Amino acid sequence: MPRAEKTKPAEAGARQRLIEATAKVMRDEGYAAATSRRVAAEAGVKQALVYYYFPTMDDLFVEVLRAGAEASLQNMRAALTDDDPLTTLWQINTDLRRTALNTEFMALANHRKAIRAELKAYAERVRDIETAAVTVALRAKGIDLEDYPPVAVSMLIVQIARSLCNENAVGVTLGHDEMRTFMERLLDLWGGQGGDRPQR
Amino acid sequence: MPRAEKTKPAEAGARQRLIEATAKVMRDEGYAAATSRRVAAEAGVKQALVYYYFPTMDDLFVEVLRAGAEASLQNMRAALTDDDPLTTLWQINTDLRRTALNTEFMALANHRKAIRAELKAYAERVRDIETAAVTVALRAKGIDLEDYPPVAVSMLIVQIARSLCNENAVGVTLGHDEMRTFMERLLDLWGGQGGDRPQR
DNA sequence: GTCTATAGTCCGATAGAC
DNA sequence: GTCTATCGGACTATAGAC
Repeated sequence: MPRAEKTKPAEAGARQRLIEATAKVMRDEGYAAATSRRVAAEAGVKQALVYYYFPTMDDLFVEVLRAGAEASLQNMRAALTDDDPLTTLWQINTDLRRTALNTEFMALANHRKAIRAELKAYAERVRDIETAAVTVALRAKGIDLEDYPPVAVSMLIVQIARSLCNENAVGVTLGHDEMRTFMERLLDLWGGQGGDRPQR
Repeated sequence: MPRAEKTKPAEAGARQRLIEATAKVMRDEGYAAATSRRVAAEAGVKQALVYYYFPTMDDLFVEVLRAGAEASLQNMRAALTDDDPLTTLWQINTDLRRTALNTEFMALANHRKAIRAELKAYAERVRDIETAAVTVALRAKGIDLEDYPPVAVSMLIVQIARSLCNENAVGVTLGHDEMRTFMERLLDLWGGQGGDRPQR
């Protein structure tokens, strides 16, 4: 088994480099551009080597998804113990690199069974962790969990953050300032450090 | 000029049939599947005819986007005069056919300049109309427009509705019931028929 | 306006040398 | 483990007959 798991992509194993190269191409040019030739060139290997490590291109895509999923889950678990999990949740989903890749996988999953199954499993695990973190935050703030179901609050935060990123990527920014300000107020109201004076 | 603008796709002109066929293929199989051969077959014509009507495939995509945009704008203008515009806004963006196509165009726009420009222009026109409708509704309800900027409220409604559809399409439904209930409450609070008792 | 035919490119995937 | 070489197919777009 090769040592040095934590090296830079340049000197990592070919398999790892292929996964990272595929993620990069998907982010920059869309999943349709992530062909075996294109990702091999990006990783500095020849096209046929892709099929030594991955039976089909879909298998490679699934591995890219898994790698990103594991990284995301690590981040989320850290957010759970944070002192302001709601803001952390917002910030994580404001990362363009992450959201761009997520969008590509949503599009891919719409039409590829194997990827759909993997994405579903991952999305639900992430949502469970997010919901747990939000539950703690709302409870600390004395907010009625019946009125504000943690799973709904966490979905709202995540999806609005992502949609701002997605729109930004295509140059749409109308209303974004107002939306960000509005969300900052909500994040503070629902999860700020203050005690239990939730509604004003 | 040919008569009978309002006929069914089957007997409409080839150009119109190609536009509708392309929309269908994009919805069902993703933009990557919308090749000249595929859409021509769907429209019942030969592949080369696509290039008689559209210089490139991107030009065809832009026409599909325009057609959908005009239809959407019509719907939105109707929502403006509705007695519950917020719920109407929610319902329009809960239509799977519309949101699926929208998602494909967002993905396309991420990597195709011509489509990005067209999508941006359309998205901002739609948002203006939505914001106008929401402004009227919030004002009628006596809600402070400083605390609840109409553009933010309309973005929130639209984006959450769409994200439920998008997740549904890939089989993710965890938390959806809670989210829908939560949004129903918000829609009623912000735009229900009741007078001006906004916060409880 | 619609067709056939084709040029030229790129694709996924496999066979087999080293 | 990485390579060269190649098959068969699909793609965009064009040329030109009818």
